Amino acid sequence: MMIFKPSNTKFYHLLVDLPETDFNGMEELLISYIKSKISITDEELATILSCFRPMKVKKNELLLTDGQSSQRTFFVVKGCVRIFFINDEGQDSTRYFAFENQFATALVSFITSEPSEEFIQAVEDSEVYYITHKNFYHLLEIVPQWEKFYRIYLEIAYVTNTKRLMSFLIQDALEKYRQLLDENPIIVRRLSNKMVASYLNISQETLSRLKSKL
Amino acid sequence: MMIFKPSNTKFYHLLVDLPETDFNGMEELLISYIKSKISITDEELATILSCFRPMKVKKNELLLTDGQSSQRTFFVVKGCVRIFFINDEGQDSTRYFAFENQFATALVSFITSEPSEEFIQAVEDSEVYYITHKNFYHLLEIVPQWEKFYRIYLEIAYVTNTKRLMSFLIQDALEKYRQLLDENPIIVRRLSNKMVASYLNISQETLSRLKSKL
DNA sequence: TTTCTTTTTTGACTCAAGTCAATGTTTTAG
DNA sequence: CTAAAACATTGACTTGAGTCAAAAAAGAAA
Repeated sequence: MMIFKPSNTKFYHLLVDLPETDFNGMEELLISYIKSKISITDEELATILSCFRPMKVKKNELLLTDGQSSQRTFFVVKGCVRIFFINDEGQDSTRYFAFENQFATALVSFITSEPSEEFIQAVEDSEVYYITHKNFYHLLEIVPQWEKFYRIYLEIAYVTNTKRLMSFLIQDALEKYRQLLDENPIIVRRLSNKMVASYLNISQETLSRLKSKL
Repeated sequence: MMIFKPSNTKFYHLLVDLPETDFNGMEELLISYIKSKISITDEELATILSCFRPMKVKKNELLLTDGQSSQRTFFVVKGCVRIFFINDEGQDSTRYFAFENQFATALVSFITSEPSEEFIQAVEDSEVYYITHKNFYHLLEIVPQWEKFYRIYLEIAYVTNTKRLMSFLIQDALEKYRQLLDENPIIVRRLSNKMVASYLNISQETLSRLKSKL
């Protein structure tokens, strides 16, 4: 078994060199997220953390544009990012919003290494951690529990997406909106109508009419 | 490396007791499928195979009905099974067809252990192998490579479903049909109009009209 | 504050695809 | 082989949600 003594240089470095960046507690959020999914030793945790880098993004900034292959997975510490794609007529559909304490990846491209049809964009000024595709897959090889972490991540992503698929197949606009209010009200409370419409895959006008009906 | 000679008793048993059941080559198909995804030792393979059981199903027979929790994963050796669900008006939407050499699972329920909203049904007289949920998760613990096998399975399932989700969001009926002809013509060639319509989530009448246009 | 931009709302009109219904056609079971 | 059931096609009509357009409201910038 490999012996790995983590140096915490990186984190102190951050605190010293980037004092204006309030990343205090950032690692803690990521650490507790990881620990909630798998049990790992301190050295494994250190190996994992050493692969993540902090990053700040302004509202509307793109973290991934289409055509690029998805090379990073993001963990949102503050703010919100969305994963979306654009159809032939130029309208966008949002597949997923990641708020604080959630991961966001253009998973299809991340998995297949093909150019992404999806974009990732900050919906608010945000603070995220990212890990590169290369490091992510490297971790799969050197940290056995990371395979399990990724498996659990995939399970959650699969369930989320499949439920979403089913919702689109059997619900009309009003039903989708009601379910969103019921299951994910933060999206309605915190984001613009435009974002909500994009998430429900209906026009803004239709959403506006739905709201006046309730 | 340990030498492990798996007993073929189970399989010979089948051949002797169920001579009318032509399961020849069944194991081979499953074995080569597994080997195409992961590299494993003979003893690990034997452990895995010992968890699978063969089974025959007649056309239209249900392998899983809704409300049950999904307790089995199926591997199709011959025939075809579909995974579908039913909306409030009683219409069904097919999420996936598994033909020969493919796995079929009501994955959401399999993952969450909640009652399934999905049904699994034989579309043709079929021969399948199945593994129970319990054995499947047991394998995750005792065969390290099985974790990888499952991860790869999840990756493929995720990509398939997400592409399908995107297709429903941006394509109209004609585009969906054309893409199906292009990417999955076996579904059109081999299955009834009704099944195809259910897969595209359009009415049979609409499908019929589309066909006369091409 | 005031201006400028972006978002939201509302109305009038359109259209893709659904429903209902009638008629053929194929499959299945006895 | 025949009857019954299931499936496929076609026509007439309906409808949920989109588009276009214009006005009102809300945010952002200066």
